[in-house]
Amino acid sequence: MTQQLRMTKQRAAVAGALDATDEFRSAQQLHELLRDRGDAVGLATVYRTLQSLAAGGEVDVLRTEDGEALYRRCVRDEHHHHLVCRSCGTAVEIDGPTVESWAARVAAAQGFSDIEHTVELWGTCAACRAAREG
Amino acid sequence: MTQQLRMTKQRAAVAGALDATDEFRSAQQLHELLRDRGDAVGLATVYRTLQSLAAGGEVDVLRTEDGEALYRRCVRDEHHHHLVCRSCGTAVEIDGPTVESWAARVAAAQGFSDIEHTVELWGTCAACRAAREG
DNA sequence: ACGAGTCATGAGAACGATTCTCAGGCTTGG
DNA sequence: CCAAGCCTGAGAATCGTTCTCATGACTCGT
Repeated sequence: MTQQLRMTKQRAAVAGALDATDEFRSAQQLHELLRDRGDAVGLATVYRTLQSLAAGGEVDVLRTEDGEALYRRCVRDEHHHHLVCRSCGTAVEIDGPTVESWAARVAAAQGFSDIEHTVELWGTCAACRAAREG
Repeated sequence: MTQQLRMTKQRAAVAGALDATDEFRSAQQLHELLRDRGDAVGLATVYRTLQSLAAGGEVDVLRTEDGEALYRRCVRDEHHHHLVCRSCGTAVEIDGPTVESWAARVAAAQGFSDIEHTVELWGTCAACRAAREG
């Protein structure tokens, strides 16, 4: 069912870069990171890989306030949300308080179907705050 | 304090277009809509106007799954969330169940500050569903 | 190991949304 | 009515992301 994906060194490199951090990273950041690391991978490939990983639920994706996509390999498989640092991307996986049932209920009441929800918290982590305030 | 904004016919047109609908609309959609209506306004101006309206809290903004910005003039002034139709943009304003306090609590527990949250529900409205299923 | 058939890669072009530039137009305070 | 300055609009410029296509790398059957 799951289409066969060849394991190439590029895919391994991207996956490795993701595994190496807890922070949400953009495709371009990962691209640079891999280049600096010596495992240069084409930008297009980074995008493609992230896309397939996301499609397979292997990585979580979210959008910055200005629309940029950020990726992160999460520990949990089950659905969850995040508390993300706006400046460094550090993220903590959190539970949404009964968001699911609430979402379903509200949606049904309005006649909507195929419901999905987005719940993310953005903030400044302690480290970044300290760095900023000096 | 709030810098003086001149009331020009373009600004009025954009605001008017927003007032005329309940649906979330992209800058480009509004631009076309105004052109068709006869109140042609430059695309750049539409973007600028939406930007200032959003900054002033006069309109709500949210991002499509693929990063496009959608705008809507909401009825409520207080903070609220939305149940939005993926295909037509129709939206219903809804209350988030104690999201605020939950967000603050979780954030504090993790040492984060300057918290903001994003809570949106996406679905297919009854009309669009009917149209799709025939 | 050899070759065919495929999927993957990468450089650069193409895209779509949004922002910037700048010369000329409109508003507003006085 | 005038001056000073915000506004506007067309087009160029950005930026993130996707597409194109020639070339490279896997896999499998033999």
